[in-house]
Amino acid sequence: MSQGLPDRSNDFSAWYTQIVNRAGLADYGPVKGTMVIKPYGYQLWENIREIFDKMIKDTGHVNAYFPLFIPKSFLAKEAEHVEGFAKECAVVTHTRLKSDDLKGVVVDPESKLEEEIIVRPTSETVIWSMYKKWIQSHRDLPVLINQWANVVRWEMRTRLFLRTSEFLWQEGHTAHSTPEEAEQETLDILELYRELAEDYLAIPVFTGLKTDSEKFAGAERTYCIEAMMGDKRALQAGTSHNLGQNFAKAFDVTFQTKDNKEEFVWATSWGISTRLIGAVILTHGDDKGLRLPPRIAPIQLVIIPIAKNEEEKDLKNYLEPITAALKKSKIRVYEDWTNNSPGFKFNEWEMKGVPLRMEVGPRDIKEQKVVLARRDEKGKLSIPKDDVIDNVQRLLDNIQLKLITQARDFRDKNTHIVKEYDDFKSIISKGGFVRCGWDGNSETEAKIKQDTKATIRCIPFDEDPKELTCVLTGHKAKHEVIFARAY
RNA sequence: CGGAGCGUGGCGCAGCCCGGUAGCGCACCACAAUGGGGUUGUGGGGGUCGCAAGUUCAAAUCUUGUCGCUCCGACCA
Repeated sequence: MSQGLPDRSNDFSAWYTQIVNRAGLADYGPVKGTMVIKPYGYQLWENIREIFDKMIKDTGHVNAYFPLFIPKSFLAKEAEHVEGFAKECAVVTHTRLKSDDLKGVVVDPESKLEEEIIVRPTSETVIWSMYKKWIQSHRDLPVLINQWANVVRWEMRTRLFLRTSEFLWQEGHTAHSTPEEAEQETLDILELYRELAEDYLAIPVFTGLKTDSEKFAGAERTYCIEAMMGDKRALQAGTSHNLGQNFAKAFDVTFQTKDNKEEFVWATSWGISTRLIGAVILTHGDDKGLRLPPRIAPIQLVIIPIAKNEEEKDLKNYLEPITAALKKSKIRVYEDWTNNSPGFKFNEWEMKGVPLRMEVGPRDIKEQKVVLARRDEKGKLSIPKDDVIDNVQRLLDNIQLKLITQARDFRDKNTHIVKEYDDFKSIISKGGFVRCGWDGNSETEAKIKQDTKATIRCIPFDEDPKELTCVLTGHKAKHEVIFARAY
């Protein structure tokens, strides 16, 4: 399409790769599958992080940091947990190199470790080894800790933001004295995730429970938020796990109750990652590039000055109070004085997804006006310069609202209620979500996955399976579920 | 690890079949003009054609080997 971007409706994945690159978000690092997050992409992450960090602090959580390295033996303590992560761990076996005449540098065999070290794929095990020391009494509970960190999962096939060997995330790890409290925590966090996705990222999500085959390795129950991307595939955007007493038992973490009994503590863990940035791109992007929701956009308003060399000084004077006022109103604003043509800049900033653009040139100075253009709509608006702040604020709010509305309409239009397996197959092959009955049998689930590549994204909270039959077997449905092909 | 394809300035590619001076677009540097939807002009820098061996007067091009990458399957926030 324009700017030589690949046609989005034809080759969604080529389009995605180009956008990530050309909008200046990220690139692959030298080690295969690793990601470099460039400044513009990182600012996006910082904005998301700041919003969620405030949410969890407001709900009584605190931040801490645990080590990157985990003794290999820790991973084996929880049976399902090893099972889930063993195949994708980076392992440290030696502690130094030495120079070699032929090969330059080699691993020094003398430095081999007694016990190998795992680079964390997730931190449950280190954290619970510490909780054992910290928790003795019900008075020590709950423990509500979050950490912002990187984790490593040695993925075979990677894609920027969606799946890389190393990624940034937050992981919360809480300990409670009752199962009810742990369950409540799990659900409360899921609600924060929903709020983050919908109210800030403008991504509508389904909330619900994962099936046993899709749940986190070591969890009793996994809840998730699931979103539909622009190509109608599903993306898991966040998960919240009720770990029951699994990790407490594995790491022998007990506490004394009020009536002096000893009990294992109840645990949760939950996480969202830089994958959310991928979700934003895949949800809101269009033929011209990225579209960023104003509430997380690193730049909310870009100003394009239009002036000949000799007019530059006048223009700077004209703009100075306007920009100052915008900054004072906490609007993230940037003046682009680079030496490109205006048309080039328009396209450039549209690609980068900036929600609002202001054009200012000699014409506007004469009329004491500015021109505003929305990223999500055609047309331009000429307004008096004294009305800039009001208009900018109003338009940003409006764009935020429009993005979520558009995304929700798209998702709803492509979510189908289905009874027959033939309909199921035809919809899945064209792309989209299917709501249908499921007999609760994991073999049924596996069969459908094999047939169609679709998986159960979640058992939605608002399910109503009473009248339903299983889409594959025709047996009485145990649950109403949402099926889709996923990233 | 199975199936397909690709390695030529920073990026994207042509040249290879039929051996003979390494080319194009973009990007980059300099100067000038231009500036309200990817703006021109002029000049300039940068590549032992993935690597190795072979055939030949001569190899980006032919032969053999080797290494690397991408895409599709099994794994996955």
